[in-house]
Amino acid sequence: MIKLDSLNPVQKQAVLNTDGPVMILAGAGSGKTKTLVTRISYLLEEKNVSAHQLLALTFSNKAAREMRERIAHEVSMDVGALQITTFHAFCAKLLRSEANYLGLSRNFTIYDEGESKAIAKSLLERRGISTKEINPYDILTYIDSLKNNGYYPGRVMQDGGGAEPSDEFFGYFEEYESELHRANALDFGGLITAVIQLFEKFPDVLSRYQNRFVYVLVDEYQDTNRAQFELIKMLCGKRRNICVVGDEDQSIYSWRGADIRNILDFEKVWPDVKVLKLEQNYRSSKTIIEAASCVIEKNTMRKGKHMWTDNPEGDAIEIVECFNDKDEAEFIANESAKLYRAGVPYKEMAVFYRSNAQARQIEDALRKSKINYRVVGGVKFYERKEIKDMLSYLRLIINSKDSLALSRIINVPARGVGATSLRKLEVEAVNSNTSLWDIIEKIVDHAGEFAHIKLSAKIKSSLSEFVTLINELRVLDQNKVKPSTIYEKALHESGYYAFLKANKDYETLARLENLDELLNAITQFEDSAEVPTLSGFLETITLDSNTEFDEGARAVDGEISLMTVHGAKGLEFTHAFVVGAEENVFPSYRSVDSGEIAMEEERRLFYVAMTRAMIKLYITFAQGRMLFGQVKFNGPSRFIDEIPEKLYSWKKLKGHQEDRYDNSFSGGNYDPYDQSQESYYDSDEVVYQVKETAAQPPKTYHQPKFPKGSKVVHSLYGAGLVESSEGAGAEEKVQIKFTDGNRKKFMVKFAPIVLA
DNA sequence: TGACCCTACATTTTT
DNA sequence: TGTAGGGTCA
Repeated sequence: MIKLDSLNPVQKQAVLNTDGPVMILAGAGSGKTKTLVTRISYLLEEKNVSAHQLLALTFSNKAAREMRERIAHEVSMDVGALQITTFHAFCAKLLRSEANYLGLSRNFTIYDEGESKAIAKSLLERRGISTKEINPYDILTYIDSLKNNGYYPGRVMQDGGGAEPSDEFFGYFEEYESELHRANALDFGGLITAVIQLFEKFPDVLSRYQNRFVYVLVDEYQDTNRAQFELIKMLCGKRRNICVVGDEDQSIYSWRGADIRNILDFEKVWPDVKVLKLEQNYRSSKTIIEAASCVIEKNTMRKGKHMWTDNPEGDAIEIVECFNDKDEAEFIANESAKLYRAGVPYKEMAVFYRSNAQARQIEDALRKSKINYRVVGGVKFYERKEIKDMLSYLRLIINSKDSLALSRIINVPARGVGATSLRKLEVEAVNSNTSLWDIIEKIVDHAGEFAHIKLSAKIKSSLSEFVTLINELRVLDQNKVKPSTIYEKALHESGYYAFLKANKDYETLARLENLDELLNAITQFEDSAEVPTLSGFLETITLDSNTEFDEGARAVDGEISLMTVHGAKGLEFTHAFVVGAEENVFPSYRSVDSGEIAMEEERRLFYVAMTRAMIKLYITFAQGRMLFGQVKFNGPSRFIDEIPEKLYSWKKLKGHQEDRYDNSFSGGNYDPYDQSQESYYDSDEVVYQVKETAAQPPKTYHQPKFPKGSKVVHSLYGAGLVESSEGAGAEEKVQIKFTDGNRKKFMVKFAPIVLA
């Protein structure tokens, strides 16, 4: 039996209205996931819908995983057959089974943004245009917007959004598409449009899927683009059991193609839709909810919800005016240490900023105060050079037409095939309309035909070795040899490992470690996947880079979280700091002068930031901030003005006496500080003692997890002894001597080590 | 081919 | 101010 008692009346409706179109507008913290999970569980258990007939689409793998886990917890049956997946993974899977309809082969490669950019660059290069004349990014933006709108070459668009031959970059688009096709590859956007194309051209295929998926759910609906909307529309055209859940006030990805009209116009497409609003907030204090509502109400493009909560009134929001960005960072460090001493665990605190660059200053201050922190986001494991190199080897094994992968590794390690030779080969490939691989293979096999391509005997023999190696690896893959075995063979027999090892600097060491961790990732995949194939592994990491290596936004014990507001969506913390609440910072200067639409998105962002906080919200800003090498005096954010005065207290920090500015801002509606507001604090807190309140958390806290002498077990290398250790927290590195005598260095945050 | 210097540039990044 | 990417030189 599914328990509905713990749901409020609207949530219950959202669960029980299983048939026909339903749109759930779920405010921040309104129990959205709980409702969705209950709805799916209800369909499975009470309405006897088979798992196979259900489809739930999300944006992130994290959301998909969370939902699956929670459903598994809720129902008694096996949820293995449930399709709870991201849009992209869903499309990829569908396309692999229907690939032949579109002239793709099922082993197609998925290109990420970096690879798309590389293609755009090579197209420019081919035309002899420098990246200064045309920014490849502009071409990609054009291509991306077409795909976001659901356009594929030749498609007749109902109401605009398609390509026109007169478009500046139309030629590039066509070439880009044919380049992808030649490489047997699709980009992220192409995964969606290819399915649209498939469904439009082959109605019988569409109808198969329409019949199969009786119930379809879409999470984070406000983030769907038009292409995704059309996909849903087609998929649900027959059964019409479509349930979307979203919040127009949390639409913060319009610049990625999210189309807020999908929410605002849902009723036009599904006139009989049942609209349900989840307006009760279970997360935040009354103060925070009221403040956030007052801000978001200034937006015009919304359906309008009225958030309320039964939670206590709570503390006033603390608005903190700092002298400069450095003081702001120090305040965060001091205040968080103070909260910690008062019993708030660091993992319950978070700092949200508008742009990544703001993190550095805060990191510095936290480090100085010896407070552990984690920055969510940043360089992805799979974007590191050595990882991309090895992945290119693996990709080439799976898809020989993947010329991008091939050109990346053909000379890594050096095989004498420099830029010039590669260019010659590429030209030949384009001219004979075949892939780079085919050309190289032909040259190796019967050089006679390609006498016009001048390559030294030495190059030819190393190319021949290369071809042999890849072909051998391919045979291993076809014979279902374990991916990890193939990887290790590729790593060593290609000479890549020796090539890296030749360097002895610290960076190289880190790279070798990363390669070890890649091996670790592959073995983990082998352990968890039902059918652990190499291509399966590659797909997983392209579509879900969020593996063990990057625990994403999950708060870690003892660490305060730092992230952009975008990264904060969907999370909650008891204590939150929204920093840099200044004009031109938050809202961003780019939005300040690009009109009301952009400003409304900034406001939604601010709203998202505010509604992450459960108990206490701090909003900080600096009088002066170093921006682009200059100190700027922007004045407090307009969004601060939109919060009713009675909900906040305003604290002005005394910075360093010697270099204070006069406290007035020119212009704006900024009111000189009301001293009475400061009375909220005890007098000794009004003047913040920046230096005296340096954090002193318990010492054990910063000790390395694996100090020298620890006996540990590594999941791959077995037992060992920590010989040396440096750093702590995310920076901790250890050298381990294993029982077999081998010594290895690891970054603790990556390595699968536990105390023995 | 790598190391270094210079200069241009500077939101957000679920897939 | 920080840095990534391009250009240049050894």
